[in-house]
Amino acid sequence: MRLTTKGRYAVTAMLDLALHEGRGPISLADISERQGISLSYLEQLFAKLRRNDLVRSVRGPGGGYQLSREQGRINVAEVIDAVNESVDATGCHGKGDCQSGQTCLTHHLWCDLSDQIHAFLSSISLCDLVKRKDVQEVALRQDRERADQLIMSTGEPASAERKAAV
Amino acid sequence: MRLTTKGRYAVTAMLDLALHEGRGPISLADISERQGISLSYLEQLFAKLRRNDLVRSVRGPGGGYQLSREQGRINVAEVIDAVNESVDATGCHGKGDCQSGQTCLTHHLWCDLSDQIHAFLSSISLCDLVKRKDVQEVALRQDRERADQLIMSTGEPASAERKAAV
DNA sequence: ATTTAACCAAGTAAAACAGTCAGCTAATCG
DNA sequence: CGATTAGCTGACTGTTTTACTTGGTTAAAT
Repeated sequence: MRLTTKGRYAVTAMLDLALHEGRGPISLADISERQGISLSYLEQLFAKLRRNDLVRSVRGPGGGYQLSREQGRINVAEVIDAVNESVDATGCHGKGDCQSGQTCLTHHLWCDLSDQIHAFLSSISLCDLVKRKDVQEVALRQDRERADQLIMSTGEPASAERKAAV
Repeated sequence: MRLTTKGRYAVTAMLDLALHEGRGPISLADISERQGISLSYLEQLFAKLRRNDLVRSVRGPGGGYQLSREQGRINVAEVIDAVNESVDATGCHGKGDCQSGQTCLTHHLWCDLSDQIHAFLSSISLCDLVKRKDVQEVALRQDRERADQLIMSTGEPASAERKAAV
């Protein structure tokens, strides 16, 4: 099993989408700046998220991505699965042919661990995360930083966007 | 976080040691054959296990490795930690400086997951595993296979070892 | 017609994984 | 004693994965 930046990025990006839902499609460029993730890397991750029917895309100006289901019906486990191909702790993908066709000494232990992790992660929906205090605090900080960035780069028109961010 | 062959091998080898405890030190060559793990790879893993004070070594003929504590006082989490440096799901090693010094959107989620996994794995001791029925069945099969191998390779003197294996 | 932003393919540096190879040292046994 | 056993060590190798870049194409809005 592996849980690396890839899976973490995917969940972070999906949560960003959930947090800013309602303002229409969110562009990957926005997510990239808010979350500090490379744009082209996000594109690769979202290709997989789209193939797994977790997001819908809108092309052209003003386009971006939207959750394909309501927040309460998307859990963390399926997001990680989508980019990482399974949160499985066994080496045999649960088949039990770990040691030349037979099951190895510790096979059942890894099965139990996999079940444990999967149960935990699939019990948490994006909606649950959005409601968490620590998430809301970070989101608020990020939105403020993003607004300041826009003021720095462009001269005045950022004030309109600042309002939108609040 | 990563849970790969490395950590699985380490736990499997430690469990093999626990299962055959009492017959004096167990050589890595024995573990290698029973568990189907490369001998020199085992040597690398056991160097780490020894540095982390999980096993003691005896050199010379009839030598091998022994658990450095009783089975009930060695848990799966510390074995994996020893070879893998931590069962941590965060990217910042729990520090919270994931996004350019600040905590990222999903930091607390990964902390929770790490806690969950660690709690599960550290609640299981080698003694617990030895007592499990599925473990005992696999161990019995492996001991029989090993005895048959010895009969195949040497001519007759294996019968003495066969007795020892039962 | 131009801009926006999704989409796609290929390539890359660095790391980790899984394992090999060669040689060393300490202990035992004949 | 000297041969054997088995732990110990370092360096090295092929492969895969990670995280990311480059350089495009296509669809939709202005």
